[in-house]
Amino acid sequence: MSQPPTDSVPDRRCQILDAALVCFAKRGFHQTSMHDISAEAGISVGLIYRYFENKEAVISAMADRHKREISEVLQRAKHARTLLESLEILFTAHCCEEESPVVSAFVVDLYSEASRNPQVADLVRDVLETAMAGVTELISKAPEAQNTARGLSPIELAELIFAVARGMLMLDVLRPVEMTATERRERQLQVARRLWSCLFKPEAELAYA
Amino acid sequence: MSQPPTDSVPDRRCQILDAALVCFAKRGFHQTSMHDISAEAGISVGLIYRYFENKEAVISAMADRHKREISEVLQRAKHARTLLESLEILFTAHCCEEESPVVSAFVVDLYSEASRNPQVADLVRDVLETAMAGVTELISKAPEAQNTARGLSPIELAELIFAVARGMLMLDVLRPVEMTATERRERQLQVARRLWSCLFKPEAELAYA
DNA sequence: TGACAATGAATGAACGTTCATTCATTGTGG
DNA sequence: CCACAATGAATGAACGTTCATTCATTGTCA
Repeated sequence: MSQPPTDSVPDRRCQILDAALVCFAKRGFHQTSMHDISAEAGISVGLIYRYFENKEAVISAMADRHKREISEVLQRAKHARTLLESLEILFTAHCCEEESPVVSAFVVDLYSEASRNPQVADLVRDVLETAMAGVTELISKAPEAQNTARGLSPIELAELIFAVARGMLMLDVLRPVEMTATERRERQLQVARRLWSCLFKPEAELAYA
Repeated sequence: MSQPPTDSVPDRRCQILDAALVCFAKRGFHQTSMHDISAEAGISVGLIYRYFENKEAVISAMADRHKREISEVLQRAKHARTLLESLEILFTAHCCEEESPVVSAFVVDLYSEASRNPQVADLVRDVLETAMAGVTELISKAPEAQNTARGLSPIELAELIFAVARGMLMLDVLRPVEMTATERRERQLQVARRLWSCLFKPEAELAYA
């Protein structure tokens, strides 16, 4: 091949996936037609089939991309200076980067798909286990968690944290459309902080909180 | 048909909704055809249209039914003798009554549908607000929560509890099929108890937990 | 350099299938 | 016999996928 070589093919794939994310979030996997995606991407239907075997493959690729994005979030959380800051990053990952309700709706759909597509389920499980392991380690090493963890082990704490994060993400899809990304972010932060204070705040401070 | 005749109309509706729940949980709203539902119910396609205007109406009726089921769960939770028991009821509602992963998958799908169908979103919001109000009141009146609430208000505690419950429900759809309803129930209970001990256990006991 | 051959990205009409919905027909209890 | 429950073949729209075709770009040889 003799194009501006290295990024032309990946660009097309990426362009298609970008369009697919918008469509999937707006209409869901199975209500999105290949025509919807091609229109959103500004290309023809046929071209999608040059880069993806079929619609399933587009969904799988989206799930893969989600995996990569989650591990980036995890990296950022690992490099935060405090445990609270890590939690804040984990809880707001989905309402700052892109336009607002897109990501949440996509992730809820992904779980919904996972419940009946074993391949997607494996992938989501894998993402979750990696992220859980990362956060468990984060907690093990955090000085804040040493003497204030309410008698729970790091892994138990991580499980609670992820449950709350998933639950808040689910709530996010119910938010009225008027709510801005910033307002949403603020709500997520509130809950993250409350959870932090429940799990990690020194007991001495609890009475005045 | 050979049933008691007087309630034949409600029976048919109910029969159709029962079948729809099974299909929706197995395949999702939009991958379930009207033929799937009619086959599961053991009736003809056309008959569904005698009792429901269209497929959307079936989905709406399912959401309505979900609303009623949630308020029953809430009633049971209200009549529990301890706050911990209430939490246990709220957390295991979906893995005891019917065969296991059916309800969880349906609820995740319901949220997914809510993200793009304002009518469903309103209904789910309404369910959630009612339930939140109920649990908030529950906490306000519970003696356990009087001096041990980690500085959080009843409504803030309720929000955390519901986030965890939703998050665990989401996790439930990832469980491998081999896992039995009892095992699932046990996992949910563990988390409910951990959350309870974080939020409500007297601080004096925390060190030894 | 210029003429021509080869490439393969891109198109979109067409195909076979599936689906929600309709309705003419049949069965049934009173 | 009538009113109504129930059927399922028929309909047409929408879908995922295919493929013959176009055409800008690149490679080649005189």
